[in-house]
Amino acid sequence: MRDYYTITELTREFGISTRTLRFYEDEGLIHPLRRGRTRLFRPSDRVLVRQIMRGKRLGFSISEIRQIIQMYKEPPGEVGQLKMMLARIEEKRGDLRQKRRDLEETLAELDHAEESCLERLVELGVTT
Amino acid sequence: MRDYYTITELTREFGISTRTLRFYEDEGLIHPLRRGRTRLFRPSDRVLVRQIMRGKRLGFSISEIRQIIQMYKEPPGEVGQLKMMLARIEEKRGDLRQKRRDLEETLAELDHAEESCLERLVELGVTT
DNA sequence: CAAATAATTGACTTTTACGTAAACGCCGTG
DNA sequence: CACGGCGTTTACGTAAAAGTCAATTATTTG
Repeated sequence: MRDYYTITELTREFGISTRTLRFYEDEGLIHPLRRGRTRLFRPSDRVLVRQIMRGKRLGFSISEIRQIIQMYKEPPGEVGQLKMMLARIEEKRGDLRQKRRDLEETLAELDHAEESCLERLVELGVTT
Repeated sequence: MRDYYTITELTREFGISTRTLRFYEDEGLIHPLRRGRTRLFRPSDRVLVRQIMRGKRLGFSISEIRQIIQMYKEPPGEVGQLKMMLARIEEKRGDLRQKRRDLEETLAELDHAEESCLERLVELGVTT
């Protein structure tokens, strides 16, 4: 496990630009270390970027991703806070379950569309 | 099954604005009938809107949703077109499978975060 | 029939998530 | 040492996906 990654290493790994990574830092999603002015990304930062990319692929906004990331952090020390966090976790889980339903339905419809295409090919006498 | 829905009925049902529905029409995602200038949404339009909302929740862009919607339509008559459509279906399926992996991982992490919170509550002596 | 209600179009604005460009710092190499 | 390559900041620009507002036109209803 590497100590630090440079910004360009991460841009290559995740297929994003330096601008994007700096933007995520501005948004408070990541907090890489500094040596002088240059950023040093720790493995933990890299994990965060991975989580950000996952969130993006799922269509979450930056602020939603921020919320989700905060849930992975050390749980807070106060009871009220903890209960709030549990509620928000449950909420996000609801979002994800909805997405899963959407996903399964869309997949099913794609299957159906594919079948129609295959049937049509058979009608046309194409040997698949 | 109703013959037609008004635009406001659909806005209420899907929690979107009239502007949004007109926008989708401008984008060529739906094609409601007209009586004079007022739009008449058929059940099939309603189904389309439902598919659009699903796509949106999954983070697909309008043009991706347009592509997906086109796959549900009557398959084209020409062999080349059919094969292209099959390829695009397979591609979208790939996207969806990636989303599903992302989703399961995020759900797992939320489970983990929840457990941490619950443990912390127990430490604090809170009877859940 | 007048007033309220609902719908339309068109123009302009906003928000999100970056892209792009300018101008500069630091560092190793030929 | 100057040059290329990588990195930085600051500032402005932009595309997508609507939201907002104004002016206008039906439609319904008391």
